[in-house]
Amino acid sequence: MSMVTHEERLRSAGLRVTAQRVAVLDALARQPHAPAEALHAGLRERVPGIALPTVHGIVNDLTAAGIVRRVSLPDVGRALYEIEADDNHHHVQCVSCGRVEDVPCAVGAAPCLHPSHDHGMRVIEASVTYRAICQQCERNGNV
Amino acid sequence: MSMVTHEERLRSAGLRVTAQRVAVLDALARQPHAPAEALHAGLRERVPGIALPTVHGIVNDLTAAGIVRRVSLPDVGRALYEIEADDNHHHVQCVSCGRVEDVPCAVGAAPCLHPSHDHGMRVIEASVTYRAICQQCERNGNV
DNA sequence: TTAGTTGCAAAGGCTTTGCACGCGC
DNA sequence: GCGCGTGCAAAGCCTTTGCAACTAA
Repeated sequence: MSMVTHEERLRSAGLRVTAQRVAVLDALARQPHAPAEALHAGLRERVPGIALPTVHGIVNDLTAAGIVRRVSLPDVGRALYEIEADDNHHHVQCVSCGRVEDVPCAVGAAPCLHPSHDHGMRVIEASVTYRAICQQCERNGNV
Repeated sequence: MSMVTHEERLRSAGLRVTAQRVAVLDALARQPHAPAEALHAGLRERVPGIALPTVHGIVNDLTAAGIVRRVSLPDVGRALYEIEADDNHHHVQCVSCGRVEDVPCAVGAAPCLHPSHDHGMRVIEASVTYRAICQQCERNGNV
């Protein structure tokens, strides 16, 4: 998959390489669409002393550096994070269990929709969220 | 515009008609994409005693009843509300000043994208957020 | 009358702030 | 050694909860 190590990503963004930042990136690679709390939990083995506010600080720095993307979905009251991938993908979200999966853009690398009325704004990117029911929830009758 | 009064909307949803609910709907008609706090501020003249938690309760009830839609946008740390319109529109958001405008769906009334990989989920709806720079911000050099 | 609503204080959940200490470069 | 990063307590912001008082039907 990734030819580029976490360390290289950090260096080329001008950020110092610390155990905490590398561990956050590792956790993100393992669990995409994770909230800060889940990353924190997945980290505590590797970096025992780390505190939740530190994880928030790190994901903020990484987001500002363009290494990480913050995803905010309807009815999810907290930010989810994923490693920035440059593949213009979007998200499907089960309205029942909340599971989130990636959806490659239907058209290509460019934003896959063109607004018919852009109110004079110059569009930078489009993000699409599909709200859906996953098979398990449908089978279990969780509508 | 609206042939249907707020009162009628409430009644047909099986909700009691109260001054507070009508005032919230009025405020929403005046200011679309407003957070609960702004609705509360816009209401205090008309319904002096109303408290912010009450506004939250009302928009929640109206959202559950399908009269109001909750909109959650990237980098907006709180929910915005608008009157449910059944016109399948989406949103453009200026990344600089935060202004939000409606965007009619580019393709039609149906969700305008078909996920190439739906992970076995049955898609209910698609919501699209365009991130953009508005003319004012671009002129003022607020990139 | 009475079940649905409201007022509002208090609590809850996520995130940011602040500053002393620590460590990458 | 210099500064950027981290640890973590405390604060901040938005939203929900809980319950007594109220009111639409």
